[in-house]
Amino acid sequence: MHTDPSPSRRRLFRGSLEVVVLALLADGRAYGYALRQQVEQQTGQPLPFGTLYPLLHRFETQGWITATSDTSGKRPRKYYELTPAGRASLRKAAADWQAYLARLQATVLPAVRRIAARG
Amino acid sequence: MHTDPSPSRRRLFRGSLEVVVLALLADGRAYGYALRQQVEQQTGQPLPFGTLYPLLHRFETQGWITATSDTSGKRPRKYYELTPAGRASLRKAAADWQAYLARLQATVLPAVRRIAARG
DNA sequence: TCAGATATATTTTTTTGCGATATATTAGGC
DNA sequence: GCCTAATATATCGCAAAAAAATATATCTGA
Repeated sequence: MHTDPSPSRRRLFRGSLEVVVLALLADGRAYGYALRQQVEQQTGQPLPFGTLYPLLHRFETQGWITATSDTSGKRPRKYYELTPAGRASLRKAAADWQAYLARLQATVLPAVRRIAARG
Repeated sequence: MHTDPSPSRRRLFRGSLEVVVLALLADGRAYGYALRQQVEQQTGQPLPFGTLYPLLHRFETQGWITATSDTSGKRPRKYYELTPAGRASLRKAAADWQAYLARLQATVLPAVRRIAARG
């Protein structure tokens, strides 16, 4: 499903992971396993649990999400949910992200156009 | 000049650094010290030499750039220049980058809009 | 009944980022 | 003529981060 990613793609992915996870949680609460699948689907990059769970725990420590165990279903699940502080962080992170990207477009796009002309 | 960046901004920066450096070299040859200043100016993020030089050496090993020592000037400099392979890499990296960003916009932007309405 | 998918972690290993450090030349202020 | 700040290139080693490996258990379908 996932072509083994180059180190640079991997870094690109890692650089956007926070924002992606927060954005997915803006849809409503979600549990780790499902979250992983969504991230992989939307980014096309593999997300190891050894990366996801520490990230979620860090978000929890920062007060951006809360975790609630749900054992009522067929299988025990731990739902993560954005707090108001988490929503604020998402807004801020996304704004930062947009601003940074806009800034880089100005460097990268002209350079690519410049070399596109010749071989 | 640079506000000490948060870990997430730092990761974002690292994820784009390869493309940024290649793009700057598309302007023509450049030496490390000047390159660093340009990157910092264009990204607003600090770029330690301990990060830049290993990166340049890796590009060299990969055959993306060539290094030429120039001692004719007032001060010895080592100029780095894109090879044809390096130009190809830049094209590819930039295309990848654009595609990945476009993909993420579809996840992140609606999420931000969704939470923007309420507090 | 047995394999594969679902589900949540932690532990250990590997990789990486970058702070600290080393070295030397030049420009400018006093 | 002396000292500081800036210019210039680089490496080393540690701390932090990422991911592979491992542990555990339940559920589903062939």
